[in-house]
Amino acid sequence: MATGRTHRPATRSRGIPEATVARLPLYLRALTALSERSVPTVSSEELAAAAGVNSAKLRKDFSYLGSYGTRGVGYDVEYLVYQISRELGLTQDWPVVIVGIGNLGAALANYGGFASRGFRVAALIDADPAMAGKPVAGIPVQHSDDLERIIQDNGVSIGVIATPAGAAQAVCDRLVAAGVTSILNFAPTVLSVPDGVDVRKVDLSIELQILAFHEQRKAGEEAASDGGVQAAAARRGSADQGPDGDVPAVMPA
Amino acid sequence: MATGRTHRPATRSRGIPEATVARLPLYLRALTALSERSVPTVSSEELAAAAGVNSAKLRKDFSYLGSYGTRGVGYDVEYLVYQISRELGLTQDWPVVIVGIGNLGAALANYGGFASRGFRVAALIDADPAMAGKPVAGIPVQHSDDLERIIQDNGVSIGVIATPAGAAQAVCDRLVAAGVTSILNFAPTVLSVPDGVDVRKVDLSIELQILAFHEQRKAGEEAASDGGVQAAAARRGSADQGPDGDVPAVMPA
DNA sequence: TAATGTGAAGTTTTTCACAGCG
DNA sequence: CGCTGTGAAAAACTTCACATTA
Repeated sequence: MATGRTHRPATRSRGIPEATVARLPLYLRALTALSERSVPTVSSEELAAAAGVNSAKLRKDFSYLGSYGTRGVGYDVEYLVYQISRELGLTQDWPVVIVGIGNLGAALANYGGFASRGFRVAALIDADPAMAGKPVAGIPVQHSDDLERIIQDNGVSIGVIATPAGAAQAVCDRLVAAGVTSILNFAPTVLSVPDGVDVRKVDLSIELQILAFHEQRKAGEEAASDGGVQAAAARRGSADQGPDGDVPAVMPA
Repeated sequence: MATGRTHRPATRSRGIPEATVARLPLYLRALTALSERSVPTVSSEELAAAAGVNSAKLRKDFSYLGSYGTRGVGYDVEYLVYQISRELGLTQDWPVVIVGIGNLGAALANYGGFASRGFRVAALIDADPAMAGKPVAGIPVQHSDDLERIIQDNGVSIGVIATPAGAAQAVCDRLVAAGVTSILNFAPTVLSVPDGVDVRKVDLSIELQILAFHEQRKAGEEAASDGGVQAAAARRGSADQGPDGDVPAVMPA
């Protein structure tokens, strides 16, 4: 499988860095919380703390969007909420379909944050005929035979795959063929898609494995000699809560 | 409640870059599939394709683990499965607790991939007394009053938070105080934890917003230069997961 | 010969530190 | 003065290209 990539060494000057895009939702959430508390302005320092990043990074991120702050004061919360929403494309409505209404699919359908900001669950789709018509989160499940029609009728461009791994690629192919160009994949599989289609994956198992790696490292540090791995878990009472500050603690080797 | 630091420890762990660690589970999954098909060896090119990355990156990643390949041949599948498993700390058993047994928590408890590799659901915990004793995925739910005891009795060091956002920080604090040092957070909140505690977050809403950003960009381009997306959707390409490639990006400023 | 392993080059992301503005 | 906005430096990550070796 030769991956015939056409990577142009693009010198993008007007594009927002991907790393920044990935943080905008974080800022937006923090800003929304401030907005709800009727906080009028916020400094980069405060907002950064609320979003869990450092302030230099936040300011740099915002600099890609434009100059929306006021020196000596900070950022206008409402204005920034609007600017980021617009940048993320959340000022419009995105109909979404969820395919695979098992435990996870149902959880996603019920997830409130879904609807809250620009996203609307347009349809729930499952391959099990027994599910058809059954309402989940107030939305009747439709059979996957009608997938293409559902996509087209609702003008869906974002699909969520919550099927078993074995079905994911086939579902993905049908979604893409029907016009979906962004996919959020919860199935533990690498999806193959044409250029121009975005795939993001959410994978519980991978996240746990990454945690396990770091966990193991901690254990190894604590019990340097013998193989008592569980000792680390049992030990460690209330963890060392260092004084605050944004200084990255560098562990000596 | 101002517990302490929140940032990811950029501390490189025993020389293996964080980005590499994040890909090891991907390789491991692809290798496991090969192993099940009794494939004895695999080249970096083949394995990279299966994992959805390019081969140079894969080889570089493996070079941090050691020299486990054979020039002119490739990698021994079984051996590599073992080495990566060991590196990730999956040769031992990790008891995990899930806190918050709503739709999502139940879905996680039922998730097969959980148990499959090193992770064992040691307990399910919920704040609702009505849930107590009720079995989910064959495991009786326990009340959160007993959280500390459960953590300690089971030597749990990894906790999964699937509670509503409002409860997440409090649950997190209790988990950490009880000895948990790694947290997988599904609640849409930034958790504050002491140094030495790892937090990874899985956030549906953020992923969707990132997709919306790219989707919006595609729409803008299509309008500017006719049906480019159609052509792209028609032909099958390679898996390009994560951030999208380079798009010319001509946004009216 | 075929494919690994890796210095070096290239790119992206983060951090620093301070000029400049309200 | 306080805080933003941003060049510049540093760090992290990716890709290239090829010497090396089974």
